[in-house]
Amino acid sequence: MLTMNSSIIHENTDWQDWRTTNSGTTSFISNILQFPLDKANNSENAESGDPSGSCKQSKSGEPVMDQMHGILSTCLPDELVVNDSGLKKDDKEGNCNQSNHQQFSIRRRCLVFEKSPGFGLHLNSLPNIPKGQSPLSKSTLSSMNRGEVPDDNKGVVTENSYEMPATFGGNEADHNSPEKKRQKFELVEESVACKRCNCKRSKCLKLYCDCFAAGLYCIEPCSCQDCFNKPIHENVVLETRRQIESRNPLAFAPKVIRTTNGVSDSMGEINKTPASARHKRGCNCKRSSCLKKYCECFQAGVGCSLSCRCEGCKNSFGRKDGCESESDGDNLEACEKNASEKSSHDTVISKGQEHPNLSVPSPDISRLPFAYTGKLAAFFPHSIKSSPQLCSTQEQGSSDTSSCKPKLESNLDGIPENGTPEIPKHKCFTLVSNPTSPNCKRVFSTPNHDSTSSSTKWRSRKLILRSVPSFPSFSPP
DNA sequence: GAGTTTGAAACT
DNA sequence: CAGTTTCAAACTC
Repeated sequence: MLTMNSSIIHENTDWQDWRTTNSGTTSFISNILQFPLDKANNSENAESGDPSGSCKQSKSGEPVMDQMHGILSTCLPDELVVNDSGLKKDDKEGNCNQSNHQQFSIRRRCLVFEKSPGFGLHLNSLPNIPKGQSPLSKSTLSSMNRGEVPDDNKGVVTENSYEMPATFGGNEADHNSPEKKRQKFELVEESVACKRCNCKRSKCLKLYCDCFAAGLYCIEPCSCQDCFNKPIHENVVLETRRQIESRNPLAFAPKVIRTTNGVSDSMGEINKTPASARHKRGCNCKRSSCLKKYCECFQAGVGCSLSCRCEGCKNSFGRKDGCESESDGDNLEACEKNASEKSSHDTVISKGQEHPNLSVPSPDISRLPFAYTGKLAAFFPHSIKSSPQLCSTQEQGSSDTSSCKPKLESNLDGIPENGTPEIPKHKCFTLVSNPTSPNCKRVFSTPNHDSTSSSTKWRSRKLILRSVPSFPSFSPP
């Protein structure tokens, strides 16, 4: 099953109602997700680079993507509108172009975990991007580098997901200069790092592997050896995952959860860390004093809690004894050092998304576990919306990311630890295809949304970035 | 870059 | 559940 840790949901979304009235939500989405992948798998080997496959049609003669459209339109809650005009256009025109093909390639690389609980990797299991790295994935950049983001989509791209980092700011002339663009892309590409592992013995099929644990396929930048965590070993990956989850259904669950300020966490402790987040299982540090990244709590930028079994806890984000932080130099320094890398924390933070501040780049969607990164990706737009691109252009241009933070934080507030999203009823949201967006090629849109003027509208509308728990209803008591 | 340390994951 | 081993990331030099 897939999980959504954070999602941009239009203010008109009746998620909670849907959840409660659709017991089969999990399987539903799984099926939805599975569908196009299966189709894609059957019709093509995306990695083989056969572009024709991506345009194969179903028995009904309807393009796969159109079937997705139909499924979504009919199955999704309330008046979910799937505006897929852009894609349809491509399909209808038979544009089995690279862009289209990429969609399938992307999907092809995604892990597919069709069962719950614990299935489905988390969009919050995002790459752990070192500080200063670009939010854009390599694949994204590569696509963009090939000039696949036409100017007429800049507005959408910029507003919703794919805006170039602030470091690329510049005047219009510079921005439009191909050479400048190329340099920028190259610069970013160098700094881009998706989650990558260096596994040698685990075949990237154990939780030791960050990629696997984060629900991502290993990709080229990984330095792993004998890697089985690749689409071509999909069955192995799935089976391994099942085994792991059979042992621990929450093995792939987010490890860090954010709780609302002032609300007691599961241990009855008032959260005091800035992020009000806690590691679900807690750490077991003995020697690091929870002051180094060996400590999962510290790494996630959260304080230790009573569920931690650490010894000599000095976690600068909050000690398990309840102290907020140490004022002594070492801890303060460690805190500042770490805080500089993770300025804030999302509602749900899992391994692989340990830097959930707004400097956190979007994940490489092509590696996300969802079978479908097209339309459905918009359902789980954490990767898009909780990314720094959530900020406006102006905000991004500023070195002060705090300007973005309130937008995110405010939208995260009020999400109980149990993760039940509070989404107004009788609302809907619209998916608008953005065929030229480099990643999932979808942007979230408001109803009657005009993509050509998305910039303004996106800014004006307060999207609700809700953090949806990984396992809202499947976690054992 | 190699070696060491560390703690989570896996195993018994 | 506890102890041990394996593993890879974090860290140090």
